Amino acid sequence: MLKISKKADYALMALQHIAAVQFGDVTPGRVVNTKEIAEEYNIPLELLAKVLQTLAKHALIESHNGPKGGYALVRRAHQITIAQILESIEGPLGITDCSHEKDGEFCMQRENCHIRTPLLKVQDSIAQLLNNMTLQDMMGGTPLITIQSPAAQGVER
Amino acid sequence: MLKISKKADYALMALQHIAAVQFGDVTPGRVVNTKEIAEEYNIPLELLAKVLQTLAKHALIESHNGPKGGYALVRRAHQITIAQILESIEGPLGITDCSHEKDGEFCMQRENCHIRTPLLKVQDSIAQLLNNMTLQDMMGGTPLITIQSPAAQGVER
DNA sequence: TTGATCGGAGATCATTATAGTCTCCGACTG
DNA sequence: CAGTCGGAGACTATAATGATCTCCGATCAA
Repeated sequence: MLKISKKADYALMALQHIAAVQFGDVTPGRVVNTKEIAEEYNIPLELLAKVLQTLAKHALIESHNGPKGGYALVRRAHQITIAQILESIEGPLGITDCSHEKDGEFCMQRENCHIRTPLLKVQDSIAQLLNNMTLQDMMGGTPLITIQSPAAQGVER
Repeated sequence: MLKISKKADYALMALQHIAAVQFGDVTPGRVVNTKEIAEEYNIPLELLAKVLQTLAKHALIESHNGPKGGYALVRRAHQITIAQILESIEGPLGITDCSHEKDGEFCMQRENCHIRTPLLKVQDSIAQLLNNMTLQDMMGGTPLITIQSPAAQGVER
């Protein structure tokens, strides 16, 4: 339950990879093309392409056309929250259907629903969690801020 | 994104209702039948029946057959966590496919995946959140009876 | 003791979301 | 100006979800 989609998964992997290349020691500033990421992580190329296009539309990355083209981060890793990434791909966070009810539409249970308010609080807590975590926290080396763990041992690289 | 299913929604509503009836002032100890809940919250009767059957299988409620039958909580509201309810309906919490990988199955990205560890930490945080919240926290201190519509109170007792 | 009322269980169906594919186009670089 | 890149849309297959239908067994009260 509460699973995030494969596309969102791919987005996280791709951004982590781009950040690692772009701000790493080996080839700083280099743009990364779709094929490189797809091969590195065994992601279907054309699906990943869609994901990256979506991320570009949401201004998390910028695209460079032509040979030697590819994608680059617009902001630095610590300025990109996990919430922003996930919402770019999956739309706004909402654990219930009524989370984003527009004026005029109401769920059938609305009038009598006693669980809406507490559920919205749960949602807020999750939102906070995802907003306080950034791509930087996915890079390894840096422990996650909102979560205390004995040893947030680094993801290698 | 991260939406919980309608069935899980229905489960929460139903349990909240049962708890309100069972531990409320008006008819304490009374069992609640499926039809009553379905009508109160505009939930499809037979779908709700499935949900309640599932909850009974997971020993969150117990069933009483025959006329005047229905469901009753097994434990008190503060002893039932939201996590238990949601997991009864939707299965174990897992924000990624690899959250519950059994021995022998590996995702295609596994060897090279840098986001697994941080994502599992996010998952742990959410799990903590849901484990620390109980059905009692959904009761809002306000007994259902005071909100119930006159019509709904007409249900035979 | 028997019939109406309840839950138990299974199959079934429609709709939607997801995951993945295919094709064509336009932009850029060398 | 050719090859390499992203942009965009349609398209398909499969799975999950939400909902329905049918038949069964248990129970209680008239």
